[in-house]
Amino acid sequence: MAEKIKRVRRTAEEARRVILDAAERRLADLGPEGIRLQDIAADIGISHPTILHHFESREGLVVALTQRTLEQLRAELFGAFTGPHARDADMHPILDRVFDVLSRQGHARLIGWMILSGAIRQSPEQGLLRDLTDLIHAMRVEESRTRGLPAPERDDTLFIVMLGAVAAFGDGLFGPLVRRAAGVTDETQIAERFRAWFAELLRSRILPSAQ
Amino acid sequence: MAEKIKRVRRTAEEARRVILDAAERRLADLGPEGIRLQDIAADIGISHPTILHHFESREGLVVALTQRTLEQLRAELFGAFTGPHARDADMHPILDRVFDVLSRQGHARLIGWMILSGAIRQSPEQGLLRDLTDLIHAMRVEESRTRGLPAPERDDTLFIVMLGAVAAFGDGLFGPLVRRAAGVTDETQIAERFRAWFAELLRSRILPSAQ
DNA sequence: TCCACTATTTTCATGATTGTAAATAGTGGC
DNA sequence: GCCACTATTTACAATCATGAAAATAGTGGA
Repeated sequence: MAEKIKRVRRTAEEARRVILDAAERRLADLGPEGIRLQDIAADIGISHPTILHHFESREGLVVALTQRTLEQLRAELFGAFTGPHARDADMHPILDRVFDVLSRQGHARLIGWMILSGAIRQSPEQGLLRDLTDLIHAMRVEESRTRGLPAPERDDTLFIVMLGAVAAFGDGLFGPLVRRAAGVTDETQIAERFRAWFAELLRSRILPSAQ
Repeated sequence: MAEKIKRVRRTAEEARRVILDAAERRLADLGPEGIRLQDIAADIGISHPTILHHFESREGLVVALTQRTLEQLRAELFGAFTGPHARDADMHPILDRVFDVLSRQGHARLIGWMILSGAIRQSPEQGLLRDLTDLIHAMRVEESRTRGLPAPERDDTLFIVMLGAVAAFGDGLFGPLVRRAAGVTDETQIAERFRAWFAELLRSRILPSAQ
């Protein structure tokens, strides 16, 4: 009667990956209360002490998940800004990719949860936006020089980057609510057109002259 | 030895208010895990069954808190957009008030938590941003007519409002993280200057002509 | 093939949290 | 001043999540 239970044995690394994937999925789908050891374990067909074995404690799991998420986000953003369209004046492809990571892939929700629950304490990705600001600012300075215009202030570039960041994160988490409050019926279409509009806005701020 | 414990008796309404205040404070400060009946009760010096008496269940408390928060936010925003500066071309005072409500008063964090935990399901404040969009769009149409320019598209106005909303919410929740990632040292000063810069950006989009 | 290692499971302990029931004590109306 | 009402408390039940301990079973190397 009692079935012979075949246990799946993974490498420690693989097991950690599978567990983190499940935790991430639950967190993105169910929200803050979604991370329960037993539920996560059930999702992937293991017993919950296995999770404790790999992460010491629930807290350890959360820390690991936070670190991995931030690292992935960093890599994604870095990829977006150093990819084939990196130096295009047209920012649509880049911004589309950023928005995609943050909203469709749910990273904005994950980071939001981490901020709210205090999982993010010290500045983890210090420098990413700083480097991006420097990159864009260099483009602007060069542009203004070739056109004989006064150079833009660095803070102006900084603000553009900050706006892009808070708007992208904000859209990922609050976007659906905002669009409902605005009485938008065709959610996805408006969301897409908003991205394009916003990309054009940023472009016009960064390089007013370029077409 | 045993002190005579004097129990404070409030009206039901007052008790609900005090409890919701405490819950709100804990949620804003401690994040998702901050809402525990015993802790909330301890904060205001009552026993936790009193909370259950007034809200039926923990779930009921969360629902009540969600509704009250949304209502407050609606009132605040409505006040900001119908106050003394309502029809100024300069949006600094209005936007300052909006940002203040969302970040300093922690409403962005509250709403963020409610979105993540699924407490917000159906569109609660349907119409607020819709009305705001109509209001601003009317201004723009009038403006363009007096100057003999082509009328702006409504979607353009909608996007401006959406940008203001996601950026304001995003700043309230993700702002500190973004500024750290951008290597900003003087956090509060940059945050304030960003607001002013953003207000000016919105203004120039809404009424390009006005000084 | 045997063995050491460790990923995994089963079983159990503990503590925390929500919720219930009954007793108690302010308060307002008569 | 008495009484009904209900806000509040005390004591307790039930559930549930984290975590510990020990047993079990793959796996890779000698």
